[in-house]
Amino acid sequence: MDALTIHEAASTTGWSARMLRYVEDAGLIEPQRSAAGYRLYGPEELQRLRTLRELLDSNAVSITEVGFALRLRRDEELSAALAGWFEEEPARPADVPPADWLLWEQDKHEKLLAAVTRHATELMETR
Amino acid sequence: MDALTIHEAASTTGWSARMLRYVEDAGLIEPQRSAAGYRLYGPEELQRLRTLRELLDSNAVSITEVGFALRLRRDEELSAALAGWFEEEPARPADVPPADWLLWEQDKHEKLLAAVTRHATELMETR
DNA sequence: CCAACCTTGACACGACCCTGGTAAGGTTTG
DNA sequence: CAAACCTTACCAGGGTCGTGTCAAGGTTGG
Repeated sequence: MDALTIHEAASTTGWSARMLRYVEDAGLIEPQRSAAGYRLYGPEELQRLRTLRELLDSNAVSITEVGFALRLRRDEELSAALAGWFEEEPARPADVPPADWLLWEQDKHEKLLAAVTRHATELMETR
Repeated sequence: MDALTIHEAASTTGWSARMLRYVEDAGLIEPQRSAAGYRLYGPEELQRLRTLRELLDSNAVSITEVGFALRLRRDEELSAALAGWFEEEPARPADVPPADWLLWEQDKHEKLLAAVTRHATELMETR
């Protein structure tokens, strides 16, 4: 048997058993289970636990934040919605008079749409 | 003066003045300031406040999480570290393979394109 | 000049996050 | 079978989030 139980995995990686369960709850590292339901950490998981610790420490990021990043990778709709919102940042030129703001907005959206269409077409053609 | 002060902006967007300051603290919407330091919300910021509310409501995401997503977009190093960890690379601190970086960039750009496309489509549909 | 704004800073408070601990019960192994 | 594990489920206590409110002071417009 080359897989460790939770306390063994904890002591060789510097985590606590409690935190290993927490990390699993966050969806970050989900070890195999034995027939009786015991968590079994293989070399792969141990390595991942160590690199996770390194990731957290050296990037000032939390377990929940890594969990959110994971959600972002899996939920394409969510990341698209976020990217869309961020891209809305218009950087409107200062010389557009207030009366024309709405007009300018519409123009911007039409240009964006045209650009996207063109870009998407190019992307399809290159495949 | 064609820009609204914080309470005016709050009442026309449904936020509270307190939350407008909170949103600003999160780095999400930073209005211009008058000479005396008063926040000035133009039509652009008002629109962004409305779409932010929509984003939060329809995607079950929090202000802090949007703030983290913003950090992700601005801190390429952090995004790369996270992507590397998710892809189960060795992710040695000194060892950042250029090939994978490129792959990650490509993936990012495709996601961005998809996001913008979706956003533009929504804009068309709401007219 | 005064009322009605605005600013930052702080306290409050319920809800949730992070982490440790404990209890009740199943599993493994000497 | 008994010691030493494991499981889930819960409580606890300090920290952060989201939000309101208040205080002390600057700005603005009639």
